[in-house]
Amino acid sequence: MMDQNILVRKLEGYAPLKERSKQILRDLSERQVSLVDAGSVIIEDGDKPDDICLIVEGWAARYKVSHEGGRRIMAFLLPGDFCELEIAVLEQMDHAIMALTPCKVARLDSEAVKRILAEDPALADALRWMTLVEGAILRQWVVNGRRQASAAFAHLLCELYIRMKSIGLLDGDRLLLPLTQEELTDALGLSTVHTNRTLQRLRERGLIELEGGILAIPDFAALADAGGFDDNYLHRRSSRADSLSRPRSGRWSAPIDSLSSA
Amino acid sequence: MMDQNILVRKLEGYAPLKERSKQILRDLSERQVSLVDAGSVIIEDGDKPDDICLIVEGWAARYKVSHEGGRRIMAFLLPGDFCELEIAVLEQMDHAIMALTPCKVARLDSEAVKRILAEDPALADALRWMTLVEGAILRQWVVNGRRQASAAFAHLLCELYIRMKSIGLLDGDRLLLPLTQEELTDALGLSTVHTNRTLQRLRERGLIELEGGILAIPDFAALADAGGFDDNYLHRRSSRADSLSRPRSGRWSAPIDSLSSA
DNA sequence: CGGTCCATTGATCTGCCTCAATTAACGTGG
DNA sequence: CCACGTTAATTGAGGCAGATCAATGGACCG
Repeated sequence: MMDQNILVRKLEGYAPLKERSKQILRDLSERQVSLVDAGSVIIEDGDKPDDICLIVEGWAARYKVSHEGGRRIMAFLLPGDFCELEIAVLEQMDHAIMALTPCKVARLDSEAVKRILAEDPALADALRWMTLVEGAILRQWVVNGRRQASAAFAHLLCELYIRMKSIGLLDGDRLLLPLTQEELTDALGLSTVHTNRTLQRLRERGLIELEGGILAIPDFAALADAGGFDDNYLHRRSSRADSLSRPRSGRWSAPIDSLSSA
Repeated sequence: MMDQNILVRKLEGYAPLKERSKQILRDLSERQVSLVDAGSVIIEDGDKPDDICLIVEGWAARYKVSHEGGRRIMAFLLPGDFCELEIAVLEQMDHAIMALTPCKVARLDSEAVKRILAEDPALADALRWMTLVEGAILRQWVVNGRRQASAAFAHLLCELYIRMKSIGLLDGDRLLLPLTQEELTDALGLSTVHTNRTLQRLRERGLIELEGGILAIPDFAALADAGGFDDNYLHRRSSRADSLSRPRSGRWSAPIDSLSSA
């Protein structure tokens, strides 16, 4: 059921695609793939990249170095996410993107993408959907910014769980969470100390298990409740069909070590 | 130099438009205009509006009612801003929009807009630019969320100042800021008490004057410095040309009471 | 004149930060 | 095989920014 190609998988979270559209996506995203080291900057702040970067494998983050000097993460990029789909319109990036793990990155020709958007309206809609969902996630982060640390943390984990789920990177109730507490700290806007303590409290409450980069969520409904999480803002096709309150167990396509090779 | 039509004015912040494009925008945005009371909800959370709302006059806000019950404002909409340009792609709104002042709202036919986007690439780019800038503002709000109250406050005022400036609604160093402290509170994620105290400190420091809904910024550079504000994320055409550190005095088209009739 | 909305102030409390160590895991070179 | 450096997680203690609770004052209005 799940396609091999990550971009196809991601976009089918919006609507089923015609075989022809899928083929276009495969052609587009499977050439020009490069490997990027963990910690290296994929796009610098102020740059104007020529082509469009797609994360094929691994985790990356949008961030800014704030006035006070700290790094502030504004978004996590998972496989299937674009770095800057529409950067062509702007003169320069207003933030940077860094690989948090080793990443496979595909560079798409921006002219080719433009052509496709004009020729395949269904695909154009699907890509627009991706952009809109990104905006929705951002709005949710704004809301999250001023919540209790534990709620914000729980919410973030719920978001990542659902996003990983919709690209088929869940293994039962577990997923690879290759983030250090410092990276979580920069995303949550806390101090490392408090991130650590909050994490421990979530653990003690039995809401999560996190060890060796593997996050398990034994009771998603409970975590969602703790984080005030409602997945409607992710605008998934299956939002209504799925009963989020009772996540099905069992394997979800890719096994947990699907990333470990990256 | 500044066009009468607010949408034209707004979009020319990206690039000059052909007369033909301007005419299209005028035709599109000057019919179907309605008046909305302050405090009334323009679009409900969960709705799927049929046509596209454009704020022609007045202030509005995107907000969510968070899990804890508080209203969280995620964006201020100024004249020339759309409520939901691309909502057609999604099934429903994931947040609501409320008029903060009496507003003039134009409803654009979404089919007509779609047609225009296909036919006038320059216009399509300009509209895409608007959407991208909105995303950039959102990212900046995420960054701002975890700053000292005074810095976040100063930054917000800088943002509003520049945005008002680029649609020609500045009067020298003054602008209409028709927000109650409670609304600022919901945008900054503080308590009303602390918003008030922070505001007072900004006043004492001589960074702003705010009275009767009129905000004056005697020394923009100083306020920008206090807020760690850099306008590059607003991606204005004139970003480089303007010397932000020394805002020119004198009238900027619309007089200060241009809104008072709304 | 009372009601409502908004700004303001005082006092107390707390979630989170900061500073400062300690421990564990891992790799690397001698 | 061990000493050492590095990076990440963890713990303790004290301090502060901002929350909360509770009033008060002013402006506007019917």
